[in-house]
Amino acid sequence: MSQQIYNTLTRRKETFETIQSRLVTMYVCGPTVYDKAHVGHAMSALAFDVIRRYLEHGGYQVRHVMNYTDVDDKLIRRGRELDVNPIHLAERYIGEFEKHIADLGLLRATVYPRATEEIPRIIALIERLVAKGHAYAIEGDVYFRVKTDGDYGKLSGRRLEEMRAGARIAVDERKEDPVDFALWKAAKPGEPSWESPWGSGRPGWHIECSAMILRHLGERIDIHGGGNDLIFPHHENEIAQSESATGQPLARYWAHNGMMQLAGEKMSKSIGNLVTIEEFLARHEADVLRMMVLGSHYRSPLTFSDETVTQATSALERLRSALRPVTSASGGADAGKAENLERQIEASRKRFLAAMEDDFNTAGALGHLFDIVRVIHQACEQGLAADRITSAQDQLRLLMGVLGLHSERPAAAGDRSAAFIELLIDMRNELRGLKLWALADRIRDRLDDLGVLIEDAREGTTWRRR
RNA sequence: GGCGGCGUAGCCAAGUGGUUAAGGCGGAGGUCUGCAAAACCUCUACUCUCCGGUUCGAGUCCGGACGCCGCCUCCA
Repeated sequence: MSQQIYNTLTRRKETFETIQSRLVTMYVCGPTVYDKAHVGHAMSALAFDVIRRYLEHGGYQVRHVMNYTDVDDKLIRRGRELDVNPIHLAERYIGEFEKHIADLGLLRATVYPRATEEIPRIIALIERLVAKGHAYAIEGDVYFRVKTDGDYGKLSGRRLEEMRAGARIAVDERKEDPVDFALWKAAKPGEPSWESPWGSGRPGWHIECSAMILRHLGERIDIHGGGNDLIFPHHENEIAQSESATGQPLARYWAHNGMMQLAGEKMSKSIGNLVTIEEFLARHEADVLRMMVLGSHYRSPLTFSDETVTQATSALERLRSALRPVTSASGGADAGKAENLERQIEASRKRFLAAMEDDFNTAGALGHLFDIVRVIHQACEQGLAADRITSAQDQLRLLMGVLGLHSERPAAAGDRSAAFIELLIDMRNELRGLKLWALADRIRDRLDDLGVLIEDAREGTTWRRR
C-alpha cells in the first residue's frame, strides 16, 4: 500500500505523490487573529499536525506554512470597538496562539507568515494579475475578474451562472460582475493602510495566502489544508488568483477538516457557541483534545460536549495504563507466550500503519493501539519477563508518539507534593499492617478527594494523579 | 433553491461487497483484593434510519423517502 489522501478537488481518495521526492510542501490556513482562538481552531491545527507527523514518520521532510491574517474588516471593527490599534490587537492574539501551539503539543510550522509582512509580495502578485487582464482597479479598489478564470468553481462545485442568479452578495455596482472579489481595498480614514500603485489601501482576504504560498513554498504545493468552511469562497478564490497568475495548478491535494460542533451546531465566533482553547486547557490536559480529534476522522464533524470530553479523558487514561512501570518480577512464563506477545504487537502495528495510510484514519489506528494495550496487560497478568513487556511498551509509546500523544501527563510545574503523598502512603501501609482498615481507608479517601489515586497491588502501593 | 457530507449499540466511533459488524466510554456479572482501585475474563448491535433495486452475496454499490449537518456572507 501507499499513502492515500482524500482530495476535495476530485472528491476521491488518491495516492499521495509529492512534487519533489521525499519533500512535502504543506500550507494550512490559520486563524484571523481578532479574538481568542477556540477549540475548533485547535481541532484544525491538531488534524494537520497529525498528518504532518505521520508523513514525517514515513520519511518525508515537511515544509509547513501556516499564516496569520492580521489585517481585515473584523480586526479593524474590533480595534475600533476596543479603541486599540488593530495591528496591536492582532499582535496580542498571535502571541496567545503561539502559546497554544506550544501548550497543545503542535509541531511548529516552518514559517508563520503574517499578512502585514507580505504586503510587497501581495502588491506584486496583484500587479501580475492586472497585467494579465485577470484583475482591474476601480477607485483604489482592485477586483479579480472571475470570468477570466475558465475553471472557476472547480473546488467547490459551483457554477458561475448559478452564483450570479442566486447572488446573496450585496451587489457593488462598480464591479464588472457581482462574483468578482476584492484583491485590494482602498483605505478609509483611520484604517491601517499601505501605499500601492492604486493608492493607499490594504489587501483583500484571499490574496495573502496566494502570495505567501508563492513566496514560502513556490508556485505549486503538495497539500493545501484548512477547515471545510474555507472551501468556498476562500480556497476557490485562492485557486483563481494563484493559477491565473502562474498558469499552474496551485495544490495537488486539497485537504479539509470537518467542523467542531457544539450543541449540534458548528462552533463559531459569529454564533458565539464556543469554548476557547484557554478555557479548555484550564480544565483539561492538551492530549484530551488530541484524543477527541484522533477519535473520529478528520474530515467528519466532531461533537464537543461534556460527555465526549470525559470519554476522551478515560480513553487516554486507558492508553497510558499499559505504560505504567512493570512491577511483576516473576519472569517465569514460557518463551511461547513472549513470542505470542511480539506477534500480536507486530500485527497491530501493521494495522495501525495501514489505517494511517488510508487517508489518516486515526480512529481506526487508535483502535489498534487499544489492542496493543490489552495484550500488554495480558502479558503482565501472565507474568511475562519484564524486559519483554518493556519492549512492547516501547512499541506502544512510539506509535502514540506518531499521533503526538504523550505517554504520561506532564507534571505540574513546581509541584512538590509527591514526597508528602509518599509519606502518607507509608503511614497508611503501616496502619494496614496493623489491620487498622478504617484509618487506612480514610487516608485513601481523603487523598482521592485531593485527586490522588491509591492502588494497592501485591508488589506494593502505587499512586497517580487523576 | 444550488453544492457537499452524514445517519452503525445507552454514548463516541472504525469498517477493502463475502467467515462470528473493530475499538473506546458507560453498564452488568466474575477473578484478584482486608475493602477498594487498576488489570484480566464473560456479557452488553442476528444487525447497520426506512423503502426499493443490482448481485450468488450489501452496513458497504444504485435509486427514492425521512432526518441531521456544513458551505453558498466573515469563519479552522
